[in-house]
Amino acid sequence: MSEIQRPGALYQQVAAAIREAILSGEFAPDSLLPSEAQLMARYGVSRPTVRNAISALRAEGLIDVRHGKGSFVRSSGQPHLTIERRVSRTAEGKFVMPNGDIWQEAEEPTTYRTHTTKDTGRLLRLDEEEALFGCDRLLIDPSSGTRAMHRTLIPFEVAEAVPLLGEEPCKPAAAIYWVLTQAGHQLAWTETVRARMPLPDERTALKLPDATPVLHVTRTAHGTDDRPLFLEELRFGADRAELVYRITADKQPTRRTRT
Amino acid sequence: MSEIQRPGALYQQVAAAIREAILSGEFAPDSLLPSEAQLMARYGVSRPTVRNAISALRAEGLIDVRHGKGSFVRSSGQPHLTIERRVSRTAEGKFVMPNGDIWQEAEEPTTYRTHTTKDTGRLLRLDEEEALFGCDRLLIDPSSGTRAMHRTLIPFEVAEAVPLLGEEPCKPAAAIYWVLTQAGHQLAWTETVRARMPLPDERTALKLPDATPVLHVTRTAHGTDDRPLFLEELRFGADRAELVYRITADKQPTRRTRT
DNA sequence: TGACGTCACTTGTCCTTACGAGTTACGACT
DNA sequence: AGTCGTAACTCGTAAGGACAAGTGACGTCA
Repeated sequence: MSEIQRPGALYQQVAAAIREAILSGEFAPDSLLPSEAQLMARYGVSRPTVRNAISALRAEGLIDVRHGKGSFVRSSGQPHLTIERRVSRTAEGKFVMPNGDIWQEAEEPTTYRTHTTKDTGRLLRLDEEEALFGCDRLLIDPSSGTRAMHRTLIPFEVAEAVPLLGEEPCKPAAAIYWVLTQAGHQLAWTETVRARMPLPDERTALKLPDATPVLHVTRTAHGTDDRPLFLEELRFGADRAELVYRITADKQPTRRTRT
Repeated sequence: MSEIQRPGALYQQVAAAIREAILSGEFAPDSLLPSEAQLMARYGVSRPTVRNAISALRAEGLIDVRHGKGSFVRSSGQPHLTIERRVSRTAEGKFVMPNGDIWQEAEEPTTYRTHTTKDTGRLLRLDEEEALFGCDRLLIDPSSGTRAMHRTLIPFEVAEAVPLLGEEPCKPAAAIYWVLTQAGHQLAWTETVRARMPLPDERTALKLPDATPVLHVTRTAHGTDDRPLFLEELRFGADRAELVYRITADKQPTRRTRT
């Protein structure tokens, strides 16, 4: 029966009241919220209004609703999995990835041929409609249950110029780095990080809950002449994992070419 | 009048039909979608059903709805602003940030004192409830209109141990790096990247559209003994900006302490 | 005891109706 | 010609009703 009439629309007042109750600790994380019927009585509003308020809190990622059970306060736990983006080399010069061993393949990799899009073309510094080898993987970290979509793209011209690369875009990235090094390239990498809401296929493939963005990391490997040779993409739900980078200071403030 | 009856709920079928029409190009980016009344007629459903479908597409970030005007296909343009996360030093050893000059302060910085939370405590490797100096800024990049929330946190014990640091958490990060270097520290940085849906205050402060996640970057500066000295946070809408990192290979695969 | 059906609870879907509020264009009045 | 009001469109909010579907507990029956 707590009366409400502060700002804006009714359902926003209800949403604000519930939000405060959650943040103030009246409703603990993982606990069950009052049912829609109870909220109707508590705030003296109709069911559509209550559902509208709940839907707003859902979009904020504050609560999870389960059909037949009720609404639960989402436990705002930090991501469990830490993905370190680093490239290391052993004494023999082989490449080692910090997270190379945690992932398992959930299904068979898919290889295919495509063309550069506006997006990948920009990052590879190629025109549109350039031919590419591609390989898609669906990865799982069994210990945390985190799922991720992985993709590698190799331009035709690079694959042709580098002997061992062949038509095998599904090799692990470390192996591809090695082959490129053997071909005389000294590698450096550029990584671009973006976040957005998942597309429907990503929502299902990654088993994402409501209001969960995807982190989209794109790494390009540059060769000796600073030209991009190879593109690697990783997409995963931002609720499960976070990215970590180690940075050291550049000696001189180099100016890179503008993208 | 296009009949629909494939999968699941009616409103999902309607949403899927509109989604396809958008992705197939029938509705171009920035163009006006049919009004709710027209969609009701087109699919033979009631207004709540149409609105439910539209609300789903809105949550996916596919469309923008403007009161009194209609629904518009969101132009899926890539982020305009590229934020390079790098630390460079001039010949004299001063620190230079790649994006140090693009930001302007939208309002007066706020200084305050707080304590470590579970989150910042973990990153600074301090217990909870340790005292901190803090400074919050609201930044704007005038050329792109991008807004960002910036925060610096300095533990009391660090501020006391380093003479010039004083109670001035609002100095630019580069200046703080410099003071720490003068105090004998050799700095390295760790950056953590996360994404999540904005809180209500972030939505308004950053002027975020619907279904726009925030990218949340946290940088800690480590001193000579590898202990975190200083924390810097940047939050911004993922629709406007992207992060870029430059990576070079480590010589030996160093094992860092676990967080 | 075990299996299963029922019931009472939950949220999900869908409809109808009504009015409020922002936007735009047109036309009448000054 | 310029101003302003109104009308007709848009989406936003709120209420009511009805039934479907998932969940869990309880009780009955074999």
